[in-house]
Amino acid sequence: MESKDLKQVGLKATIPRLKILKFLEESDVRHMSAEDVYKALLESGEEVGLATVYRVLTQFESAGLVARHHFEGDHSIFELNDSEHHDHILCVKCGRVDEFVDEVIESRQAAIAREKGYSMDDHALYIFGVCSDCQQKK
Amino acid sequence: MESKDLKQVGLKATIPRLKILKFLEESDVRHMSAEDVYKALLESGEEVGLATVYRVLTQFESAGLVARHHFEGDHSIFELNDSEHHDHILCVKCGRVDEFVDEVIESRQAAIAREKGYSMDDHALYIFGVCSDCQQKK
DNA sequence: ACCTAAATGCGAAAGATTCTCATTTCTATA
DNA sequence: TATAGAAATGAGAATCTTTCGCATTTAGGT
Repeated sequence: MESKDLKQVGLKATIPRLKILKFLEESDVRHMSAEDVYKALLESGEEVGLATVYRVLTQFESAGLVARHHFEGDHSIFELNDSEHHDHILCVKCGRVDEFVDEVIESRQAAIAREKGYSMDDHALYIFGVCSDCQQKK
Repeated sequence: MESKDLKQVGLKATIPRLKILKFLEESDVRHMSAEDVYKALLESGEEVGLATVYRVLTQFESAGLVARHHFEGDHSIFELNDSEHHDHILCVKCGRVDEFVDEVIESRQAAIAREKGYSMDDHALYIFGVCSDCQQKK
């Protein structure tokens, strides 16, 4: 699985962009805020301005390299777009995030959009609950 | 359809809370930001501080009187909880919001939570698209 | 190597929301 | 029904996330 080529998606291959992309690809945490990315880069000695992190993540989103989520509150969460589409189930206690795909839900969504006269662009489905670990800690 | 009783949900019946609840019940717009509520009250001569609007809406959410949504961006959207659960389909052009309920999706969600070992608290499903009106204006 | 457009970094600014705290208002109770 | 005490409000300051402006630097084609 080699790195995506920035030029292929219409972005100049600048140092900050390469650092951010590399970090997203190598991180084992899949879901991160812009601040998370900024801090993680800082800690690994790779300085990139916070404004640049925001700009680059937004550009990556437009280019289809990352997906932006609005899980709960105020801020955006980014995820590398390296697999097929999926939805999320989140633990409200520990913040754990799991992914899933359900063809039944996918096709029902398309049907609903059709019924309502909408052309469907996208969708967001988040299930909130308590994961098995946190249920036990109860 | 008489007003919900604030005391029944453990909230003192203060003037600002009554004004906000009444406004939510009588408005024909169902989905509003805190700022929207604040401004609408101002315009109808009912002054309530913005901080109070935020506080009260949050309390109403905790009490189950309103639902909070994170449709797209940064800010919360509130909706009076006067009907049964439903999900939303939004027009990305004009901001129109329609509601729907789909039993198939509901039960698949519950099944997925079960499969993943989660106890399900809640879920959010937003379909984004272009409504029929906006498709024509194209 | 050089030129130009594009990208970066920094701090300022903006938008949404929360906090602080002095003042006011409920409500239970005397 | 007056009143004390707890809770709520209002106004502005503060916070948090994100964007903007602009001077400086860099990528990449010639």
